[in-house]
Amino acid sequence: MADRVHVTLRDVATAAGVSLATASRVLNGTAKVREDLRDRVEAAASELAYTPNAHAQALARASNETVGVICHDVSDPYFSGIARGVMRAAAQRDLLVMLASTFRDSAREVAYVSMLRAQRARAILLIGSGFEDRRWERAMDVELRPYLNAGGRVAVVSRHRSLRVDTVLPENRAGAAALARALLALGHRRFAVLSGPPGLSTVVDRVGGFRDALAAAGVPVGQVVEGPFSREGGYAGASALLDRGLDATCLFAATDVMAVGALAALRERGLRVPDDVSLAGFDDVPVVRDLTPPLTTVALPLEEMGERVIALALRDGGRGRRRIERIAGRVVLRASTTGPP
Amino acid sequence: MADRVHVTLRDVATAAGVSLATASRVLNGTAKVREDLRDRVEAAASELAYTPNAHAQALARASNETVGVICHDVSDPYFSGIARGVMRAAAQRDLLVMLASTFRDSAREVAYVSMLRAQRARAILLIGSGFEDRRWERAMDVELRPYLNAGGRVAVVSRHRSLRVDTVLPENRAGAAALARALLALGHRRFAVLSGPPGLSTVVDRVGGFRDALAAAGVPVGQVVEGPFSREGGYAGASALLDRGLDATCLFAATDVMAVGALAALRERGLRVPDDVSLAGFDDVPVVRDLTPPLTTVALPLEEMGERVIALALRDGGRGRRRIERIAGRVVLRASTTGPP
DNA sequence: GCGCTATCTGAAAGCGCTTTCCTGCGGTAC
DNA sequence: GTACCGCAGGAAAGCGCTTTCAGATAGCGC
Repeated sequence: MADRVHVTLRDVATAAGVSLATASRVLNGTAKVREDLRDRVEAAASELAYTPNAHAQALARASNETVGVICHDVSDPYFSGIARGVMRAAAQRDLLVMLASTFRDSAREVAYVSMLRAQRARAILLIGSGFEDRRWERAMDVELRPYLNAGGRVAVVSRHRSLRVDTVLPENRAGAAALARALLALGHRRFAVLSGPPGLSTVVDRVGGFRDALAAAGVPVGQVVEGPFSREGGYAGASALLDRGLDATCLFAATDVMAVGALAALRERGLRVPDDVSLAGFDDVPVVRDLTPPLTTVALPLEEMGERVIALALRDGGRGRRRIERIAGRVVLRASTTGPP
Repeated sequence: MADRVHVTLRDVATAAGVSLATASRVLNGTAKVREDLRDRVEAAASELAYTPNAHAQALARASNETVGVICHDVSDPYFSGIARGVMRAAAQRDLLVMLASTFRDSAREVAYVSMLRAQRARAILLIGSGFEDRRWERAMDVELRPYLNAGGRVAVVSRHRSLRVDTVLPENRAGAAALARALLALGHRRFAVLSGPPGLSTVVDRVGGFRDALAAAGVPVGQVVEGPFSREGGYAGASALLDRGLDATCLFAATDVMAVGALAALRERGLRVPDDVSLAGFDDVPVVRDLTPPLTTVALPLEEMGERVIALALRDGGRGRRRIERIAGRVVLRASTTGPP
């Protein structure tokens, strides 16, 4: 076996005693080929362990079988849940997924889009919030526009503003409002909110929806602290609240991951959940039902969202107006919430 | 702007009034080019929003800047922790990561290796246990051997047997033994074990190490149940144990994820951890410190393992003997374990 | 047996790039 | 002024494949 060198279609054709064209036709099934030739080609291919060079194919066919996915952090359960759905759907379509983590660095996100563009990925999917950065927005536009013009597909999930592309969007506002109403129904009247990075549409909608529902009931939203969408963010936010004196019977965290951090902070300070204070999150990432107490939250079908976003990107008609698919959230009351003390 | 068509290097060269070769040289910095020409090329490239076709480059250069990663499930925190490390390291090297999930289907794993081979990925990284399947092993060998012969790099992490390639390997045996000794020191003498799928090296080593350490202290390992490496597996295993009457003061689950399921089952049956029974896991995935009680476990540096495996694959000298990098685990005693009741 | 058509096969062009080879230029030494 | 050298830039080959186009072969009706 030749070392350091790949078997090419030419090798297969030679071994089978046919032309390159015939070998290609056999292996792709693109045209009828006499049976004995076909057999010889197939035998030679498997004998030589031939694998077509995907780059050569992509070049010749001017298309390829990959999609790119960009998220902030694969090990955040919100993203990995969605990514799982994307991968499942991609597998069904025989697409290869290139997954990149930005680690919340906007420059890196732009760089990845550029790389995926270079790869001529069939579609580029962006998972999770964008950046509040004018420069980023321009840079992104510079990358995305030519890609779209060249027939590339772009879709985003759980990201709303700034990029005018097809979108899968959780109904954050309605979900948060429904959660607020459920919490009001439990009797709470004094709330505190652990909000995410200001300006992100997810934050604006969740906190806004929560606030609106309270307002509709004549209840003012109380203390609000902002912090990153992470366990540490939730921990720090809850700690800050506690430091300045928590004046609420119920705490709403904008994401489950933040709620996990908040729970830890609460517990460290000796507050019992839900006896002293109720706690609710948003997303229903898998871990929250294993917390003690299990977390009340707004459940989002993460995997389905992933499947939807890739389907949306690949579906025809992309050059028309922007399509938005809305995903409803479902309030799940668990033991982390109860009536006020 | 031309629609449906990509800007090529030829377009840039024409716009700049230079030859293809010169444009290539400027954009790659591979040779000295007169300053005014260089400026013109750069201006034209950015004017046209040119992005090189990675496939054409890969073809012409006979190499490319991607690595493939195959794991069982991105949304399992063990894998996503490792994947995070891989991505961080890949980003530093300007490599694009193609990540595939097998969903524990061995045929799909083989298919992915084939696709990554077709992509001429610089390296293929396999995360997590292999399959106990003779057919799979042969199929894998058929794919991997030509890839290696052609200069491809393959490395695995947390997988030991059957594939004789470079490996990053947690010291499962030693870690489990150390954990067992710590548990013995707490006073436990009756243990039950939640084991994983039989035959997997990870299982063999963890359960074996645990058992050996007990044996060294003259303590027999008690009940053992097997199940898949998942929350459901842990839940079912613990339930089975409870059904047949749990005869142990301490339960050891082969992975943290299983321990999470076990904890839920235990609690559902009214058993308190650690008062009625102590519980320990393995891996130290992020969530376990947020459980109540926080889980005693053997901590593995997941992200570092990811960084190590990609470094190992890309490091030269791969054609020599198989290299194995061992990763030590560290026993972390948390509140889920205490002395026997 | 001849001419025509319907199939199948092979030659060759071309996808977009890199890289080798070669030409032409300016500069230096004599 | 001539011969030589070094260097920058262009022409062209080639990476491995797909696909068009044309040629060859077989099959059919007369």
